[in-house]
Amino acid sequence: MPKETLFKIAAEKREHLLREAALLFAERGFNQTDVAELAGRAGVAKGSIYNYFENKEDLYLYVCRDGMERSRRAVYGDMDPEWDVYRQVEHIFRQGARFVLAYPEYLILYDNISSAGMDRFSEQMSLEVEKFTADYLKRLIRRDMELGRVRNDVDVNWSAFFINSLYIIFMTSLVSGHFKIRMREYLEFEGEIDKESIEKQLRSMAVMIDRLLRPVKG
Amino acid sequence: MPKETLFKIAAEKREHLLREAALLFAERGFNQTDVAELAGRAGVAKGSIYNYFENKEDLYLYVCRDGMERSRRAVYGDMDPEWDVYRQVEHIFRQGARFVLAYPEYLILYDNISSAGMDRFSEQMSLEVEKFTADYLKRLIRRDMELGRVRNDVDVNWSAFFINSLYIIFMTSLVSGHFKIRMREYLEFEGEIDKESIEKQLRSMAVMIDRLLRPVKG
Amino acid sequence: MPKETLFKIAAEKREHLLREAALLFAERGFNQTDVAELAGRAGVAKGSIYNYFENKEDLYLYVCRDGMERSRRAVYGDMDPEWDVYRQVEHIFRQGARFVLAYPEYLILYDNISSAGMDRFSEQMSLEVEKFTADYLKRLIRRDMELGRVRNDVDVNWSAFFINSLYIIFMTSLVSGHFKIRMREYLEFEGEIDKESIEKQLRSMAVMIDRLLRPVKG
Amino acid sequence: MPKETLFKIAAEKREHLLREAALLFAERGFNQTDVAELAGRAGVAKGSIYNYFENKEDLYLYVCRDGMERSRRAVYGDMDPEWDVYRQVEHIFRQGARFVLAYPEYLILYDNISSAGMDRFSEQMSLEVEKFTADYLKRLIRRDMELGRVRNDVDVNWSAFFINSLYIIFMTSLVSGHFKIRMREYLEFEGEIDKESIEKQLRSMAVMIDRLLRPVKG
DNA sequence: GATGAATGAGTGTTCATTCAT
DNA sequence: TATGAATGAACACTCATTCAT
Repeated sequence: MPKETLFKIAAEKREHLLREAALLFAERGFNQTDVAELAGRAGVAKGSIYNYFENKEDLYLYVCRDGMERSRRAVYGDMDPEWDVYRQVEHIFRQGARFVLAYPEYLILYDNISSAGMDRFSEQMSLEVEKFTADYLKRLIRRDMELGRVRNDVDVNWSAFFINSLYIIFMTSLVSGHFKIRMREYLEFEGEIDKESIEKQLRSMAVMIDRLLRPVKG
Repeated sequence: MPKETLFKIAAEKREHLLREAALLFAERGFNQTDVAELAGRAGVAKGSIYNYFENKEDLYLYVCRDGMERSRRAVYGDMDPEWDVYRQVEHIFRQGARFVLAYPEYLILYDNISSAGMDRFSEQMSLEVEKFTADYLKRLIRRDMELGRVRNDVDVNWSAFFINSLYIIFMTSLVSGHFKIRMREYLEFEGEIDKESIEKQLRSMAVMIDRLLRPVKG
Repeated sequence: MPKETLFKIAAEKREHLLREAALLFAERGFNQTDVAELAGRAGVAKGSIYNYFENKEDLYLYVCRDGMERSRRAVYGDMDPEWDVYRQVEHIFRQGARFVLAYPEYLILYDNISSAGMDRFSEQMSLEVEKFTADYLKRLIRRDMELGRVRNDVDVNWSAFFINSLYIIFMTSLVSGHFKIRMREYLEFEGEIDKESIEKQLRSMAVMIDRLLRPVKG
Repeated sequence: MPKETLFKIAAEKREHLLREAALLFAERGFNQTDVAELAGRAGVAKGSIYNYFENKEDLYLYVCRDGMERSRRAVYGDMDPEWDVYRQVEHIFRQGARFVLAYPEYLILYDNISSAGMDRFSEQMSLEVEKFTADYLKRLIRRDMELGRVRNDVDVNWSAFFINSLYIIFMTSLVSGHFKIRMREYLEFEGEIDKESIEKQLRSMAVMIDRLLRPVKG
């Protein structure tokens, strides 16, 4: 937990620190990030970091949580709760892609919670990070199932899990070095992925979700 | 590249070293693994590690590649190439799950190639790791498309990508601290996942793959 | 180049560090000097050394340059530029001997620039170290040649070279283990050289320089 | 002291080892020379080095002594003992320069006995290395003094010391990185020293020695 | 006698954290 | 509250020497 001091400093200073921390942690990983270098980039004294946070781990957790919060705002911020699950999920994917391309560091931080030797972070963050989306998707599917927009023989939990899995793999493929190479190898293109390909993928995933949930006509 | 010395020592000694290295790297991650501790666990002198490998990075790469090789043998080892894509993919998932539960360290090492600050490893390994599966799946789908077992309006590349994505997410959910918590949260169970749940998931995924590829009767 | 921090600490602390470094480097040589031991002797933490200098090499270079500076001040500090070349050179030798007996470590550091495997130091320091004396001696000889105090058929450059060579050999004979043994063997005395012998040698060298430069009467 | 084994191996093998050792020790210095690398260059197994010598230090001492022996043979080998001191000294300088340009490694090894941290070598070698030349020069000067070729008011010991000092400084200026830079700075030439400059220097030194020893006519 | 794998003490450098100013 | 000098544990890698084959 950050110290009170963090909230007594100028908002821009805090923002700058959190941004630089996110960028550096995402670039290097937790262990390879040097607090001194971070302080330098953020334009604060090394000692000040320890006035704001208990230690490096506390800072890391706060930066991650802050990032998850930013991501959630970007993805769910202007969502219309009236939309059906298909439209809402499409919105989630589209906004997610937009956010992830603008701020890849936050998805990298998310991915990193699951990397080797990060179990102590996972124990503190995983549940709180996943709960929101899990609950949201499940409630949405259940609501639309009652409204007849979703076939009533699907497993709500598994469907939510499946949708979120697609989300994670797709978004990660946009930011992680390894997963970019992997996607290029599977989809046989070169260089950075373009808007059009992203669009095509979004449609493919929408099709899969449709096949999973959409009641069969007739 | 390992030094020649590695291949001159007793096979059991080499095997023991590689196993301990895989376990420790998977537990701690590359950077947090102490070469001295690794040597201790493997029952060799620290200096001997440097008789076998150029440096820690060289060792890590070799352990990863060795792990990918083991994984491949376990998953594709007793595959019958005559089987149709559905049966082969089911075999892959089932053998994969079995391997991953027995030797979770190798999947953790795979996952780790994509974590923050591991770009230099990714550049060296990602392509060679992904190529085999990508080629295999694409060839399989294409063959069965020609045989009329797969609908001919699907995108072969994307389908392979989709199947492998399911594989990764599912396997990772069996081993990663974070993804285990996530899966529990979505699927609402507690403790370690049991055989039955795994079975259920395998079936759910088979259904998705069926919906993706199977020609519609009529 | 030392870091700024070096110049922010207490002057006595810096002086103590530089002195101990000079003593230890002179005792052991660059490669055999352990940074940890040096830090211990200087009464600072090992890590602090790296707050002051980029690395061990940076420290070594600074200590050497600092030593050359001290030597120069001791030798040329209270020189009267009006004196003729004979008196100035005598002054240089006499002050040099005094300095070298009080602070042998700096001459040892100078000698060490030319030892095996020190080429990278030599490339950085040799010219800057030699230039001052070379210029000084040449200017002095040339001036006195114009004043008729030096015969006008001598080679100015070679004379300066010769005088400095005598200086180096003589001073080194006062401090280096090998050259002390050598001098004892040639001059047939035992134990440490005494004031009187030094005096005698200074006179012998003055005679050689006289024979080299002094215009022949007639 | 080398082990007997050294003298049981083929002469060319021994010669090759000693040559490579001289080259490598001269290039790197004693401490920075890796026994494994040396063995590799010499084409023998690392363990064999320890069949020939007690340890690295024993090897070093032997290589140095061997080098001094080679140097002595080259310089004094075809000397005519009837020549007067002027001719013999000129021969020494000329042959020395020739040897030093062909095999700079041996002079570098000699110079290195006097570098920092080499005292334990100096204690073992300095006297035996210097004694020969010191005795030779003194005997020669004394003989010629009796023959009236050398003025009888000079100090024999100091004269020998002076002549050998010139020798050391001049030869070292031909091989040491630092002393080459120093000589270039004093004598104002660029690049490697040429035959003609060497010749000129030899003459200058001969002049100094003449002025020191030659009886004044009239 | 030749070999080279095994050993482990040693060393330069890093970096999270503390604390006096 | 801000600063940055001080600290020392940690860690990758080296290398002289030994010894079983």
